[in-house]
Amino acid sequence: MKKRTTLKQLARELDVSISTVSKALKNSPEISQDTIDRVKAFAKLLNYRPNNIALSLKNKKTKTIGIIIPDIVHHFFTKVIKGVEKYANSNGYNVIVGLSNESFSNEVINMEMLANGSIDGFIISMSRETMQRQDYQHYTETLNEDIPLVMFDRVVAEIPCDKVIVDDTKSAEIAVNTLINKGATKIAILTTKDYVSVGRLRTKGYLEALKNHGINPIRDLIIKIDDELLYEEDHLDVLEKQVRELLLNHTDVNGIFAVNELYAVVAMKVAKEMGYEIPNDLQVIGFTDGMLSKHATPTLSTISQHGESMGSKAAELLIQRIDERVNDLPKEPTKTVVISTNLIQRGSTK
Amino acid sequence: MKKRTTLKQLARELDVSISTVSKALKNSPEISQDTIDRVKAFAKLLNYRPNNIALSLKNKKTKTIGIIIPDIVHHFFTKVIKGVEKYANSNGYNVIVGLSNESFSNEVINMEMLANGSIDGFIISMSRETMQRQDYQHYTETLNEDIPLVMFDRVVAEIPCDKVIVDDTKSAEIAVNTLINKGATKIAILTTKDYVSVGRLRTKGYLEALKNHGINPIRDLIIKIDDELLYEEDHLDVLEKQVRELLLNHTDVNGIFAVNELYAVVAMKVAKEMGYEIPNDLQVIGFTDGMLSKHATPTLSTISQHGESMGSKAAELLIQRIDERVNDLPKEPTKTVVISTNLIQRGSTK
DNA sequence: TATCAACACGAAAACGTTGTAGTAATGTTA
DNA sequence: TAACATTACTACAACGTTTTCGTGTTGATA
Repeated sequence: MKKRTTLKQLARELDVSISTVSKALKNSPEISQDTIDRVKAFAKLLNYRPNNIALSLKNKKTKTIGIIIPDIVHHFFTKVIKGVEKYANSNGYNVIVGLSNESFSNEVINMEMLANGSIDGFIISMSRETMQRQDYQHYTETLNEDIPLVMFDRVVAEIPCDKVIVDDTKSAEIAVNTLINKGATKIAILTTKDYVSVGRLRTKGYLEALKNHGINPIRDLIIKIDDELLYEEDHLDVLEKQVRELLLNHTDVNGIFAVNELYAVVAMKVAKEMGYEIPNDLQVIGFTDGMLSKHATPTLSTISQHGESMGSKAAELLIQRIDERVNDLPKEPTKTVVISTNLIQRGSTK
Repeated sequence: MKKRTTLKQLARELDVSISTVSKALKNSPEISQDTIDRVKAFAKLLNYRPNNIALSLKNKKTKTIGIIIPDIVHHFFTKVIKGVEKYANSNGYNVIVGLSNESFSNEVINMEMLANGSIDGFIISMSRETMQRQDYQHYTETLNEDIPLVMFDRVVAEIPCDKVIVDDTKSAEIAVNTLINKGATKIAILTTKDYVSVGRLRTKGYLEALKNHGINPIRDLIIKIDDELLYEEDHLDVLEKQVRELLLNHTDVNGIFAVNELYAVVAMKVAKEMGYEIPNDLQVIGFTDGMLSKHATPTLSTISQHGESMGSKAAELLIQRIDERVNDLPKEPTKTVVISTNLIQRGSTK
């Protein structure tokens, strides 16, 4: 194996000590200009570059942050990564990505793989299975080991760390309010099982909007989809069937709020097949502003979560914590940053 | 800063040497069972885990691979990452992601950030700007430093490394053949400027299919889109306008082949607005099987690139090279693996 | 009882850096 | 000219491991 140029090699060939080489490369005043020039020239010649690993070991920091997400084939998470990367890179950090694939054990394994010194801190959105099991031991252990941790989107109160979220409840309420204001009188919601925090919160917003308008919620109109296989083919059939049944049993539904864009798009598809005209007969609002929303027919009105901002913010919070830690600053209380959403109105609403 | 448990601490508290602790944890036969048990128990108590950075330094390998892609908000790349991650993880490797954002300098910076010992090898898809400038110095430098490199999708012949691609030309030819067999007689192509290798190759396939069927290509029907701002809002307006003009000037176009799914979906949208019925008046085939293809109306027939397979394969090749390098095995000649595509027929073709 | 394994452990080097604490060889001052 | 600064370097420890090469005790053998 070809070996990279090291200080030792430079030192040997230049017939000076390692320290001299190190200092010369850093323009130390201890070293004569002559030597500095010689060393630098030779270093350039041999294409010397300091070994990051050695530095990490010495400095006890890796300048790397780990982000662990449930699924990368997902526009929202992808946006978040982009935001994290951008902020991290411009602060000299690298980003290492772990995929939990919505599985508890994968999440644990990934965290363990990285928590052995490979990274200075974590940014995490919890896997579905973890939410279901409510087993947060690996999180608390990480925190106990004093490794900073920032959660985003799918968070739980039990874990005492910085968090970046959107106001799911409020956003959902705004979406449903909009539907009502635009004339929808009977509004269904396509949501997830309650253990998915964001689904639960958005459902809450839906219910609040109804209540504020004196509309009684109808159990049949609240469809909680088991999203085990979200974004998998076979899962969609189930979803389609449920929407079809809904529209069959309640032909006067004229508004649908979906907690993600895929549900919304599928709902529109089924409705169109059944002869509904969107937005005239039926108005639809989704959540998450991704590719699908922009290019569906009709284009989908949706709540934009600003994933990239969430990512940057999470990175910012994390790097602050890392600094706090390495500089032994007093620990600030954990904070939860709420990124504001906004409703993007497109073709699926009047 | 709270310090992690180290061998030294364990040694001190157990009143044995560091070596003994190290060996005990590895069940060395040199150490008595008694001591092994004591050490292990205490290590577990203090939650000891070996410091990966120290290991990396010692072993001269990081068990980390870097993947650099032009854009993460892109279904295809996302699939590739997933494939890389899967293969890498199950072989004990971590994945660190760099985003070039289609920019040359970002690509260079990212590679330099990682090529200082942080990673054992690269998996890369070239940024658009790099293809345009044809400046491959950072690649050759990386190879000169003996850092293994595998390219995928957007590759160039000038760089002597392993590659993973699909047969763009052949796949495009198959797509266009299918269009012709299904009755399309006047087929347009929505492609990119020639410097994007995949665009150029797919255009070549289009032309070959036409030639094989005795159809003369018409310059007007070959639309090369400057994809500077692909997936950005303002870019799409330009695209829409171009498609509109095409269909206006050539009302008898009855087939469109697009080199990515977004172009295809936009084309369908414009066509529908102009009163075309898909697939009866106009058949469309895209490239890349992403979210859009599955959920467009009508659903889009498309060439599936199997991004995940490409990712796994790339990771496999890279890890082979890494092994070759660290074990000083003889260097095998570089190879180019062609992942087979297949045409997924959906609603946009008859 | 001197010799030699076997056993159980420790010392030290190495991976590539950085920074502190020396240390020679000059030049300057009283 | 003895005491002291300054200059320009070098030695060494440290970061946390692993591993090779000792080494001091045992107990068994001749």
